[in-house]
Formats: sequence, C-alpha cells, structure tokens
Amino acid sequence: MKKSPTLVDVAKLANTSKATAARVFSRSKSANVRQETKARILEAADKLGYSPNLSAASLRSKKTYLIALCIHDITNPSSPSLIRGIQDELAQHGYDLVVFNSDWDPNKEKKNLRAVVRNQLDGLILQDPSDELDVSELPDLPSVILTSNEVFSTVRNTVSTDTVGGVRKALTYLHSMGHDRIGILLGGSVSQITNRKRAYLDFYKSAGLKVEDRLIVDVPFKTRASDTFVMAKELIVDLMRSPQRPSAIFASNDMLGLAALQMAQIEGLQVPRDLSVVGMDDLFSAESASPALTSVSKHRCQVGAQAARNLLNQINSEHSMEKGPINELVECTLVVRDSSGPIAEVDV
Amino acid sequence: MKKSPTLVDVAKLANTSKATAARVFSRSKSANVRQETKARILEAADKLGYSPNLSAASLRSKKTYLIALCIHDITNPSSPSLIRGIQDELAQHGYDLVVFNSDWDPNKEKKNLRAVVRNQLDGLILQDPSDELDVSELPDLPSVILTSNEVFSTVRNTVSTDTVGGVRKALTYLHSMGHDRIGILLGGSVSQITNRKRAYLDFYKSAGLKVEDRLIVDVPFKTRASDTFVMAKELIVDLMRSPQRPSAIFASNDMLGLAALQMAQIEGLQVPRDLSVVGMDDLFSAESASPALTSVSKHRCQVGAQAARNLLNQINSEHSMEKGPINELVECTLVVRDSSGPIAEVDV
DNA sequence: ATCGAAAATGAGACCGGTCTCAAAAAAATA
DNA sequence: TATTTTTTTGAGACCGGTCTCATTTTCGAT
Repeated sequence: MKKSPTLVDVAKLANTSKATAARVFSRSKSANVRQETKARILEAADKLGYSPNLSAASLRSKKTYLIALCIHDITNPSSPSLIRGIQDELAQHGYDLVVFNSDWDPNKEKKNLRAVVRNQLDGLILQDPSDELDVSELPDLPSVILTSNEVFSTVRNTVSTDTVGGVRKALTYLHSMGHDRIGILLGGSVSQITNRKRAYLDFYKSAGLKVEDRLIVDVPFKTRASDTFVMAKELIVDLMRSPQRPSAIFASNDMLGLAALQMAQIEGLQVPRDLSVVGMDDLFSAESASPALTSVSKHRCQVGAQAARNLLNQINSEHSMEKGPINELVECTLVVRDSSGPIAEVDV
Repeated sequence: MKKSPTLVDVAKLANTSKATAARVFSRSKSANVRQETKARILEAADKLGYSPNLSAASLRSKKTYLIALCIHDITNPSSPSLIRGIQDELAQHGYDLVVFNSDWDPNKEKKNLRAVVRNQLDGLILQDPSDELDVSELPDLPSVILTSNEVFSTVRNTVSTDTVGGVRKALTYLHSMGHDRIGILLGGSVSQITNRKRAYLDFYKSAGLKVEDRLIVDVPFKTRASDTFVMAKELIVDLMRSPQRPSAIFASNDMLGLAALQMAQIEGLQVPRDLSVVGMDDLFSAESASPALTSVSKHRCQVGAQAARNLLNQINSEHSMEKGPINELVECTLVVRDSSGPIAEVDV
C-alpha cells in the first residue's frame, strides 16, 4: 500500500501547473485546456497510475457524488428492485449510492440521518420515515421521501405508490370474476393497514356488497419476514376453515398471498378452482409460486427511478424547492397469473 | 441550505482551541480531554448544530469508514442476505457500506473498482470477479474476494461456499430416500456449472449409480432472472415428459427448483409423491413456495459476516497479509421441507 | 511548598484537491 | 504590424478537519 501519486506529481511530470492538471480531471466545468497539454497530462497521469482523491475534491467543492438511501431493511424482497431503479438512474449521472438500514428502529433511523450529513452526501432518499421522526429532524439537503404521509409531503418532494388504487384494481378484478365474498389479509405498518382497509371498505360500499368482519384479517407485523409468514399461516387457516369461507382472498402483500397459497394446498383447496388468491408487490416469489400468483405490481423499480430523477433535479437546480414540494404518485398494475379466476359454479 | 458550522466555530464558542475540540469528536485515539472541557465543547457543538465533516477528516486521516461491495446484481434474490450479513458486521465497528453493481459486465466491474479507489474507500468485498479481470487490476487496498477461483485465492483473502459439499449433501439425502435416478438442473456461470456437474458425477460414481446424460440439464444463463426462469421451464418439461423421467430433481439454484415445482404442477405431477425436488440457495421464495421447497442453504448472511470480519481484521492489523492469504470456506446445510420425500413404491 | 511525571491544551503544518483572479499566449481584427 | 479579444495557464488562498510537537496544567509524592 504505497503512497499514491497526487495531482502535483502529475503536474510536475507533465511540466505544467497543478491548476491546469486539475482542469483535466475536474468533472464540473468545461475544461479549457489545449488538446496537446491535456494529452501530456493524461499521459503523465497514466504513467504514474494517478487516481483523483475524492475526499480532497469534495472538501473544497462540497460535492461527493454520493446519494443516501435510507430504507428499513434491505432483506425485504421489494428493496432490491427499488435500489436497482435508483442506482441505474444515478449511475447515468455519475452518482453512487450508499444504503442505510433502519430496521424499523427510530433511533437507528436518526443515527443514519446523522451519518448522511457527516458524510457530506449530496442527496437523500428516505423510505417511510417513522412516526417518531420530526420534520425538523430532516437534514437540510436535497431529498425525496418515499411516503404518502402528509406530514412530510407538505415540506419535501415525495414519491409514493397509489396503493389505494392498487387495492381497488385487485378487488374490481375479483368482483368482475364473480367473487362477492372476498377475504382481505392486512399486513405491514399501521398506516398501511389503515389505508388498505379503507380502500377495501370503500370498494365494498361502492359495489353494494355486504361487509363481513371476519373476512378482514389483520396480520401483526414482525420484523423478521419468516415470523410474519408463520403467523400469517395460522390466521389464514382459521379463515379457510370458517363455515362460510370466502371464494377469493386479496392479500395486501405477496408474502401473505404466498402464505395463503401454501395453506390452500395443505387444506386441500384447489387454486384457483376453489379459491382465488391475489397478492400485492409482484415479487419474484409471486412469479415463481405454484400456481403463479396474480399480484398487484407497485413498480418499485420505477418508483426508485422516479425518486432518483427528482432528486437529481433538485441537486442541479438551485431553487427547485421554491415553488413548494412536488408529490408524485406511481400507479399500480394488476398482473394476472394462475392463482385467480372466475368463481366456481354454485357449489355442491 | 445555510453554511454549517465548523470545528473552529465550536472551539471559539467553547473558548478553547481547534485541536482540543477536535479531540472530542475524533474517533481514532483515546481523547485526553478533561471532563469539564469536553462538556463545554459538546454543549457548544450542540448549540451550533455542529456535525463533523468527514471529507475533511478523511483527507488527512486517509480513512473514510466506508467499505465497498461489488456484486453483479442486487436484484439477485440472494444478494440481500449477503449484504445484510456484511452491513450488520460493519455497523458494529462504525463502518458503512457502498454497493456497486457490475451487471456481469467486465467493463462496469473495472469502472466500479476505479470508483472504489477514487472514493478512498477503506476496503473492498468483491463478488466473483469476471475472468476478464486480471489480478493486477485489483486495487491496492484491504479486500476480501468471494470466490473459489484459485487465481484470486492465492493472492487475496477469500470467502467461498462449499457448493460441492452442498451438492453432495443434497444428492446423499435424495439417495438415502431411495432415489437413484436423480435429474440435475445446472445453471449460473460456466464455472458454477462445471463445479456442480463434477460434484454430481463424483457422487454417482461413489454411489455406484449409472450416469444418464439426459438427466443432466444445462440451463443457459440470462442476465434477467425472469428470462432464465422461462427458459428453465421449457427444458424442465422436456425432462418430465421423457419416457424414463427421474424420480427426483436436484436444482443447482432455487430459481430452477421453483421452475420445476411449477412445471410439475402443470404437468399434473404430485410433489413429493411423484417427484421430489431439492433446490439450492434457500431463498425466501423456497420457504414460501407450495409445497415449501427443500433447499441447500448457502448461508449467504454468514458468508457476508465472515467476509466483513475478515476485512476489518485486515484493516485493523497492518501486516495481516504477510503470512499469505486466508481462504475461508462456509459449509452448506440441507433444509428439508415439503417438496421432497421417499421414492414412491414400485409404480404401476 | 517543591519537584517530576502525567495529563491536557494549543499552535500550526498538512492532506490534495478546487476555485478565484490575474498574467501570458494565441487568435482575431484592424 | 499593432491592437483587441479570447483562450490557456499559473499562483496561491482555501476547504475543515488531523496530527505532531511543544507548552502549560494538574496532581501525587517528597
């Protein structure tokens, strides 16, 4: 690990000044360097194996070309596509991404935000801030928040998913297939549960259907996915064994949907003949399930890309926030696969 | 975005020198600061909302407390747990992680490695370098390579998975359940395919079984998971419809295993009664499949943790590489679920 | 009270770029 | 060729910490 050459070394070898050499490597302004000089400097740099020191650069320029992404848990199956969407967009503009996990812990969340400012990161994408996080604690830098929470959407740019619309699409579809007793599995955070429950109730109302409380199942949230999965299965069995079981189940996330598929098989129910199942998230697990799970896609990759674009805009245009925050909404799409179909003929 | 206070501001307010104030925030040496002074400085910092500038710090100290992880594709379902393992270990020591994707593109891989040195990252974890990457192109910094490729393991520390052992475990298990005609689905990179095929052949030999070429299926690698999935399904159908179909299938990764489950269902084969399926990777998708897929776990999370520990050791002990590289091997474990069982009685 | 060792503090160089501004060189115009 | 304009180049301050080393304080022991 020998000492690496600096710009001064390069300049010296190229027989020019530090300033000129710098211009060749600077990513900011249009470098006004004569072709010949530039070639000479590049050659010298190459010979020495020079690589610019970004710490030094950012100290002066206040730019690290690094963006922070604060999410709850990278282990969550929907995280990768979100990250991918962000990274691809950022890469096109020469930015890299640093990912922080909060593990649903407000303290870790705050700690991560502090790390973001200490590291001088140029921008922040923050997923679903916890309720404990006060708006005033948001660091003072370009940021996009992935949330539909109004507390944040009134002060910062946001990108969120139209989950309510997504739920409606799923239910409309199931209803159009003849299902009028649709069980719903609610999971995730409190606000997610509330949102989707409301969407469900609204749909039932507008469709003129009768709401049955026992078709509505809350699955308590656990930090570890496997735990939620196990717990979900128990609750689903209850639903399936109840005297008047639903002909279709809408799961507010794919994990619950997959749990339903598994239990259906164990209970000897044929999917979709005896039971239609629709999930939400459109994970790879949904595509690879047997039968392949019909699911509402939230287009996480697009959400990520959108957020990244929005953030880059803020970074590149000084006064972008002056007209107030921009709140973007990404539509959901229903992906019909093999786990859902028309309701069976009036049964035995 | 007003200018943020610096250490000098804090020192001034606390009526002390820059150097002393620095000692309070420095993470390196034992800060010899009187309790009273320290309190005064902390108070001043708090009042001003001071936050250390890590660019400045790292310029001088040569430490960014950031680690690079270069992987192929974060969208790969086994990436998250690897990342998690790394992050958790690093977090305990105050390091954060920057993730780079290469998309299986050697040029991107090189570009990423350059970014690593430009950004002065403190260490590197590199997953399965491409064949195009020359050892001499590895940046000169503490690093751990996730590979079993000897080209790299002779010059750098490595952590790799004992996949050969994993394959053997799966086959031994299936054989012990009475299966002696086991189909194998090979996928992934060329070297992966070669490795596992050899393990398969070795097992067959040592078990005294007869190798049938048509039980060995190569699934060409596609960059996008969905593409591989679709292609796999076609090949699997062929295998299932062949006159003498195997009684069990070992898939060298879970995606192929899930594809097999799906096709079995479509072909009307009962799993595990008519066909046992064992996968490899132990993804969440395996746990959530119907029936739940028996799978060989590669313990990616542990692999990550191990790599991180190894890397931190290198970073903290100057001459750690003097005794030659350390190559660690992580064992696989068979997780038996519902997709596999004893061979059916001599059939009709 | 006195002395010496240990602990705490301060001064200032230093890290390696970027940025401003003025000077020099080249090109364009007269 | 002389003059003006434009393009290149160079000098040196600057970013905000860390680090070394000398100086001052503190404190127990004499």
